[in-house]
Parts: sequence; C-alpha cells; structure tokens
Amino acid sequence: MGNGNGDVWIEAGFIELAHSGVEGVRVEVLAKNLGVTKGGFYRRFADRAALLDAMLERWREGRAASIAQQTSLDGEAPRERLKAMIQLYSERLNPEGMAIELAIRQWARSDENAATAVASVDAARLRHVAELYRATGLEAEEADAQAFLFYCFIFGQSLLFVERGPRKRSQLVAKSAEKLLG
Amino acid sequence: MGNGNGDVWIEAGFIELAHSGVEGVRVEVLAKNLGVTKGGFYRRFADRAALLDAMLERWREGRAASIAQQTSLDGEAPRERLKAMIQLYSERLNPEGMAIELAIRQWARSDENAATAVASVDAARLRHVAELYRATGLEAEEADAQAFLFYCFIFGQSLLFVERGPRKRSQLVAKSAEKLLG
DNA sequence: GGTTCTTGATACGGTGCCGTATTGCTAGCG
DNA sequence: CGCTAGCAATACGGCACCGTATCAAGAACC
Repeated sequence: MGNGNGDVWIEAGFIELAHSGVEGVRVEVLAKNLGVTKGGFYRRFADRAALLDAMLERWREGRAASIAQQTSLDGEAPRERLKAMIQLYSERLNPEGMAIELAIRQWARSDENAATAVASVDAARLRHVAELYRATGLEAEEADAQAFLFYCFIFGQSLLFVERGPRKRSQLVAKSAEKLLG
Repeated sequence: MGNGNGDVWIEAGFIELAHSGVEGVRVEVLAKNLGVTKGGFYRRFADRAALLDAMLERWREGRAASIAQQTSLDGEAPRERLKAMIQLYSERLNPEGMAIELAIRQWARSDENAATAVASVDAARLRHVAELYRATGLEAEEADAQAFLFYCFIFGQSLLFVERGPRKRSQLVAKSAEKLLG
C-alpha cells in the first residue's frame, strides 16, 4: 500500500547492485530483468537518481531495524549475540547481503548521499555492539575500541580472498572470532 | 623501454580507477585526461580489456615487490615492521593506494582475472606477515590466524565510516593496533 | 455503454562510449 | 627536394543507456 509496487524496481535494483555495483543498476536492464519495458519506471520514479535514493533509504531503514533486533539482548548473553552476528555477516551465509553492503560502501566513496547513509548505519552499528561489549563488563572506551575492531573484522574478512578453499578460511574466521570475543 | 609510453595510459587508468572504480576507466575519458584523443590508445592496446589486463598485471607486480620489501626484516624488529605497515595502509596516509585496492577488490567480485590477481596478492601478503608474526615467537597456526586478523583489520578499517571526525578515528585505530600487536 | 484513470508499450532524440578507418602532419632518408 | 613510414587527430558506424512523449488496452466509475 502507498508505494504501490515501485518496490519491485527497488528489489530488482538491489539484485543488480549486489551483482555488479551501482554502475550496474540501469533502468533498462532492470526493466529487462523484470520482463517489462522501462515505460512504467518513469511513472514511479522521477529518474534513475530517485531510484538510487529510494534504495539507499530502504537500505538504511532495513539495517537500522536489523541492528536493533540483532543486538537487543532480551535474555540472551551478549557474547552469544556477538557470535551470532559474525555468522550473520559471514560472506558464506549471507552472500547477497554482503555484496550489497560492499557495493554500497564502494558507491559511498564517490557519492555524498550514499556516504551519509553508510555513516549513519555504521554509527548505529558501532553504538549497538559497543553496548554489547559494555554488557560483558568492559569500560566505555574499551568497548568502543572492541566494537570498532569487531566491524573491521566483519567487513575486512569479506574483502579478503583466501586461496585453498573454504576449509582453511572458516578455520581462520573461527580463530579470529575467538580472539575478538575471548 | 620496451613498452614505450603505454605507461601513461596505465597511469591514467589507475587514477581513474581510484576515483571511480573499474567502470570509470573508459578509454575516451583517459584520453581526455591525458589531453590527447583516443587515436593513439588503440596503437598500444588492442582494446579496453587489454588495458585492464595490463593494469592488473602491473598492480600485481607492484604489490608483490612492495610486500617483499616491507616485510623483509633486515635488522628491524618484526613488531615495528607490522606497526609500520598499518601506517602504510592507513586510508589517511595513502588514500590513493587504498582506493585502488578497494576498487580492484570490488572489480574482482565480478571478474575472473581480477579475482585471481587479488587472490595471489593476498596469499603473498598473508604468507609474509604470518612470517613476521612467527618471528615474534608465535606458532605457525597462530601466526596464520593473526596475519588473517591483521589484514581483516587493515582493509575493514578502510571500509568503515566513522563520524565525529578523524580524531576519534585515529584513536580507535591506535587502540586496535595495540590489540593486534600486543 | 461511455468516459475517465491507470498503466504498460512503443517510438524518439540525445549522449557517451567502443572500436575501425581514414586523414594529415612530421620526420628521416635517399 | 621529394618520398615514405610512423603517429596522432578526425571521422565514422554501432550500441547501450537516459529521459520524454505518445499510444493502446483494461479497470473503475457514472
């Protein structure tokens, strides 16, 4: 309701974004992917930039909600929460989500809007997991630093190409996770 | 010598790569940046793909050399070496290099050649800094894990957008570096 | 049933880029 | 002083994409 089904365009946009970056989300290819012509696109969106804005906004909202939910420690131990988050952001378990994440970050390097969206999401993330670390007994300063390191690991890990297959890799990830949570 | 001055095209390619990603390195814009027309381009390179290949190859070589040099511990303590590397790869001190690094990694997500180049560079990097960690007394397994974490930090750090200016950020980086080296 | 409203399809002009072909300038050589 | 070989500039056709305008078919409403 409300937005009608301009959603399908946003959805298609994210698929293309994950697959080939911002440069890949072209209105004519989205139309082709959706099996329609681009005629209807310009009814929903003023132009390509408007779609990109909408995608950014949707991403921001989605991340905010997801972060709040993942880090709300209703009963569960904070350490377990953090562990679960590493799983969630692992490239292997959520390849599409991670691809979108990285594509948006690359995008943000040359786009003001994307940059502020990423900055606000990152701020929320750091705040929330610092909170988790604080719940494990760390001081505020220390918790901030741990949260920073935590996210550096999450995203850095998804950036590294490790040869010798996933066996060695998940072993490395597991060991690193221990260091970050121990 | 040999390659004549096809180098200028590669050089211009890297500048554009850093600035707008692979999609941004177009022969006609490189020509414009160089103040010539694209006429001469197709004398040096068969096509755009050939330029991209050459850039990949040059990057690979450059990285290999740089890594070998940075991690050769002729006299200096391994811990100092590692610290120096964090400086070197810091976004702030080497923004162009980092931009290229990230752009190539994004590129590698959808290009076979780029992916193998990145994989080989990463393998060399991990091998060398694991060596450094081993020189500090760690076991092989442990050194591998530390090296992995080290690079996750390096690249992840360059991916995170931290609000509240560079003051807070470099504070976070410094604290993280301690944790990784301590 | 006819009129409007919605919504996708088609058609069009414009732009940026690719890669090729042709042209013109500038030497170096007989 | 011509002649030719090399090299950059120009010109060209083609393609993918943008955004606009127009058209056609069905639904909704009177």
